[in-house]
Amino acid sequence: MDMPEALAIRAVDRPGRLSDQLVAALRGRIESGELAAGARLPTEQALGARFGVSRAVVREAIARLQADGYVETRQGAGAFVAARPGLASFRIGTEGKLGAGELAQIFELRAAVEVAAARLAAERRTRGDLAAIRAALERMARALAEGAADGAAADDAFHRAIATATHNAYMQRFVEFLGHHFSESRRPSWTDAGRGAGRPQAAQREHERLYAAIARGDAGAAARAAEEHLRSSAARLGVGPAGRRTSRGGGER
Amino acid sequence: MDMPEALAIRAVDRPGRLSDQLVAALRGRIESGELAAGARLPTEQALGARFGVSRAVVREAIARLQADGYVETRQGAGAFVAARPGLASFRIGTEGKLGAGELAQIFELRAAVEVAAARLAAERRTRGDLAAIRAALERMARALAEGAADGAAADDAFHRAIATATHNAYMQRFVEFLGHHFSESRRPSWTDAGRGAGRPQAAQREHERLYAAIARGDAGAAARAAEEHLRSSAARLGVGPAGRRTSRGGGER
DNA sequence: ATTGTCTGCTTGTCAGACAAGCAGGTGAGC
DNA sequence: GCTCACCTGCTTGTCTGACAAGCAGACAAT
Repeated sequence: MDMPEALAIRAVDRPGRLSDQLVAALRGRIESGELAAGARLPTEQALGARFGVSRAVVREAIARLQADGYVETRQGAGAFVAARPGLASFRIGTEGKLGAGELAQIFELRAAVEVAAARLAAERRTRGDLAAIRAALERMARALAEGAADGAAADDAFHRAIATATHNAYMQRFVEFLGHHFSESRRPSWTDAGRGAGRPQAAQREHERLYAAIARGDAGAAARAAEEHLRSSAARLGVGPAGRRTSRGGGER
Repeated sequence: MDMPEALAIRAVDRPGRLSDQLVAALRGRIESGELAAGARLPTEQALGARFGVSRAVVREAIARLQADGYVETRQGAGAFVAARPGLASFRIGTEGKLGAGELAQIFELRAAVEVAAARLAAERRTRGDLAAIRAALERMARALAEGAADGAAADDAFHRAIATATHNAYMQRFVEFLGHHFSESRRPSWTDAGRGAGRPQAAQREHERLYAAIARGDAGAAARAAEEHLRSSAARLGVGPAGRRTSRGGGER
């Protein structure tokens, strides 16, 4: 493994939980290939000595790496790097804030899922689903009119309601997951400056088109409306034209 | 919190790591709403006493829940249920094997992302990307001809190569993530029975159509080919038609 | 009423110990 | 010489006790 003493993490170097730093250090060594797949990690005692922490801290760090599928432990044998490290969970933004480039890529992923969700919602929505979507839409309109500050939350709720209407629990959870990591980025649209520029109003018009398509069960139109909304949102947030999606609206299917 | 002594987990009840069971128990109480968002968890000592385990086990469990965004801890104050529990990471199949219904839902999500990936790959692929995709395609053809057993791996590699060609790291990682959790489910196609039925051969033809569309930069055709391939794959695996899993086949669609 | 201090409690970390289980070596038996 | 059961050392899993760091409410002084 070869970890110089100089790289030892110490509480004085960076404030924060020691196990967090150890997790980052070990994950970095795995992702960089320094610790190859299948390789055996040093013993907990050795790791503790190497990084200057107690075995309890090492165990906590290894437990988290295990939960994310980076390592597998076998009692009596040791801890080993997984065959395909890190594929047990999907995360974004493990290291602090997201850069503009990363945001654009994540937005692209989000667009792919939400366009599909809009299509499925149009095909499967029940009356109850429609009512929930409509409620979120009206809540956002109210926030827009009254200048309430929870516009971002209402926006989130609208997208979540559509995801719920797909009746696909995993798609719903993934939309929530991505939306959660976007909530900070979407906040600027709801500042006074953003409202003055008419950003939320434009988003609201797009939301209404999307709702109408879902309400009348027009899957193609829903997909096109969702794609248009997400492209416009990306532009408003300045995360770039997420790829040259020349998107002739609704070519597929 | 109210946890009856009868629900205490004990090593004799279920083999396996104690912290795993405690994680499952606490996550269940959070997802069921028994532990509401913002609520404070019992102290580590209290949890240890309640479940009959030591504080070290409790700490390991809480550390993992914290990593997944279910709880947040503040030194000196306590551990609290997060405002939006579980949104720090996206996982599938936390509890043992996946049922057919779950598989169908995941396949739907996978289709949404891979269709978008095919479109982006057609627009952005470099010569190197194309060569990698072609190599995976030929490797799978070889596995098909020679009856090699690693057909599933070659299949995976093909889809991964397309994801790489999107030049979107998150989309690539998500495709890998979903593919990983599907690798067991895809294995049946490569049994002798599956091969006799011509399943991999059909998949290979669809792969070649998809490759051709990406090679000539036809985004629309690539999307259509990917969608067709995924729909056929779902049918071959018996997880589709992904949608309307409600027993009685409603008329719509 | 406000402010500063204090005290108890909780999490974070450390240290030592034992149980459970694995892996390679050892030696008996053939 | 080969096989196989056993044994010994090592590693992870768990327990116990202790102290440091930090929070929150109580309390006292102004």
